[in-house]
Amino acid sequence: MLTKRQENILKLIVEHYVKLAKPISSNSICKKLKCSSATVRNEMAFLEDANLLEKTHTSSGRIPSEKGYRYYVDHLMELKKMNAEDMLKLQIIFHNNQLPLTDCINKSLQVISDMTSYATIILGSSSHNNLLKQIEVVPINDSNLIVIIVTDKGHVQHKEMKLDNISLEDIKKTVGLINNLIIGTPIDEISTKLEYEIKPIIGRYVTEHEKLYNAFYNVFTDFTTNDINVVGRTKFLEQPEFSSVDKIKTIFEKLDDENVLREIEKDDDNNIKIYIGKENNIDDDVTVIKTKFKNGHEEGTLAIVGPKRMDYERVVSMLEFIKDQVED
Amino acid sequence: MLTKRQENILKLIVEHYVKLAKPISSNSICKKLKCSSATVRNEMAFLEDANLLEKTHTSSGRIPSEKGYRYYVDHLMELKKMNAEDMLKLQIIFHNNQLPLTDCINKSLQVISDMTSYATIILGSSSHNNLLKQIEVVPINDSNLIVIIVTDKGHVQHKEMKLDNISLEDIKKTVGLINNLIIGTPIDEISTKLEYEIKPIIGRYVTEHEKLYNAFYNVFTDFTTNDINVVGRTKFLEQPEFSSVDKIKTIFEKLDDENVLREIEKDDDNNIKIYIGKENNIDDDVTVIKTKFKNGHEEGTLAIVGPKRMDYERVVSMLEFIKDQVED
DNA sequence: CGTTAGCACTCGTAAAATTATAGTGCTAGG
DNA sequence: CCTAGCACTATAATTTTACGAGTGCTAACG
Repeated sequence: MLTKRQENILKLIVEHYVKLAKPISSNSICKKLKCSSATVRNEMAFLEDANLLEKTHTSSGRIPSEKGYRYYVDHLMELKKMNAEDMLKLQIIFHNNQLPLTDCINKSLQVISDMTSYATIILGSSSHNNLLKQIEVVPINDSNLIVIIVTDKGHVQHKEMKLDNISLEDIKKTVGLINNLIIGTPIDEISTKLEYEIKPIIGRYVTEHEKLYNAFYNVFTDFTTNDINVVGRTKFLEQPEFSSVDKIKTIFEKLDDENVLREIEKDDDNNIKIYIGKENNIDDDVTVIKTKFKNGHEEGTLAIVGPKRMDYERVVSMLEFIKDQVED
Repeated sequence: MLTKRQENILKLIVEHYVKLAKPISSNSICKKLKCSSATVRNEMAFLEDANLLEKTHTSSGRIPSEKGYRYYVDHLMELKKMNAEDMLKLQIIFHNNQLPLTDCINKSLQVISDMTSYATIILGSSSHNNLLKQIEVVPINDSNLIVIIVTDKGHVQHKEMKLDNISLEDIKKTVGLINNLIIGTPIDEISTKLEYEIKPIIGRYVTEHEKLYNAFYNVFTDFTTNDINVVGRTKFLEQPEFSSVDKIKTIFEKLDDENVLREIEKDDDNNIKIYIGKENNIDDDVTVIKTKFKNGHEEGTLAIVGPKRMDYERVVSMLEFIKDQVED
């Protein structure tokens, strides 16, 4: 259990370190507290024993440990309102009611990335549990046409299809059949449904059924949900803790890896959650702050990724604001 | 004018440097030539006077200058066939005829990036001179619908539209009007045509015409052609010339800047073109090799971006292969 | 006359030595 | 319990030294 003063010192150290990225000395702390540097040193030694602080070398100042950040986040951080400037910039985006929600979200995360110098991630709701809403087919020329698939939650995906020597009529018949028979099917189940329910029927009504069936089968199995957006990767290059090219490389590779990013949305908690260092799967030296949002048919996950030495209060207040705006 | 031997030495130096990224000594060259290191040194001095070579310091070996690369590319490079391994990997992609062209291109540039450790860029044909082919509207729920726009060249774009208190019937009427009146209009001219030709007519037939008109107007003016794909940015992190975080940052910022990338496709030449260092607008330390491709309704630009110290022969042969595959 | 052996010279890199300094830990006295 | 004071330590910055890779030039050679 920490005393009030110990908590105070920890808080000051975290906040100092967030700003300066340099080990904090007892001297710089004692100025803000009415006690001597020696006293602070004693307390620091205590906090280090409790694994809340670390030294970079024997005679250096202290930096927060992972556990230290955790303690800060859990007990010391104050959840205040956003500062006026941040507020202004974000409000503008949402108060322009013309924009559809997705655009607002994208824009605001872009803005947040620019303001904070952290990277942001937007994970659209994975469409795997979406239901098929409608299929449209637009012929482009003699041998190519565009198949457009729309889901009940508004996801749209299109795919080019190559169809030599197949009459437009046959295609339209097939689309008609699909629209009649498998609307409302979950995206994931379409392939099987296509095979067992549609294939036999197409055979009866359509002449070139083999080719056509294959073409549509491909269209659906390729239904990837490419709705991940990582904004401001380059911001990492501005942070002193990522000044080594190797470090940058490992982080960028994670940010390019869909599987890693999808992991972020696995947690079902709807509140804002913070994953510090080893708690996330991107890198031991970063923190991920995420929240889910849900609004009518739109849902997804927002995340901000930066150094562990992150301005937690600011980021949390921003995420909270956006979540609130989106959800009403 | 260079002698045969001078050209030989320049060629060897470029190719050596491409492999090793270290200044080349007279010794390492004379082994491959039947003459002494002193002779090579004399020739090197000559090539340096001609601004084809540079020294990193007074007593270092030589590296090619920008002009040196240019000379190599213009006069010394041999345009041979791809090596067997490269060939194999790329052929697989194109010989699977099932895949639509765009997928083949994307995949092959991904593969090239992995094989060469350079970044690749795919610039889809800017859709600005496409013609409107068709509009589809899919209602998602009471207040939202998806507008899908398809152009004659197969570009698809969709946009969510928020429409409270407007009947589906009115929407369908409007879409009908648009489909009847402005099909075939170049994308760029749609906004004006919408204003002067459609607006008055909608007014006559549709009750909530003001709101509806505005909604559609927004959809069209936002028609951005987001068909730029940069693959393998992180490959830069593997190249020794980009070991400084600052350098990386400036390059990544350029690669994220649509305007910079669009510049690449401005050149109308259909052949493979090489822009070394200052000749391109990405960075003095990179080379861009690009080609346009055209195939029926698909067209665009492919580019490979890497250090000036690039394996020119290999990259050119790969690009040539892809261009050929795409164009038939 | 082009080529080459030989040698002095240069510069960069790496390791070792030096200095300065910012910070700690601990002790002893208030 | 707090704090002044001092010995101690690691780093960072600078200098020193040593070495080697590579050049340029000269003079001799075929």
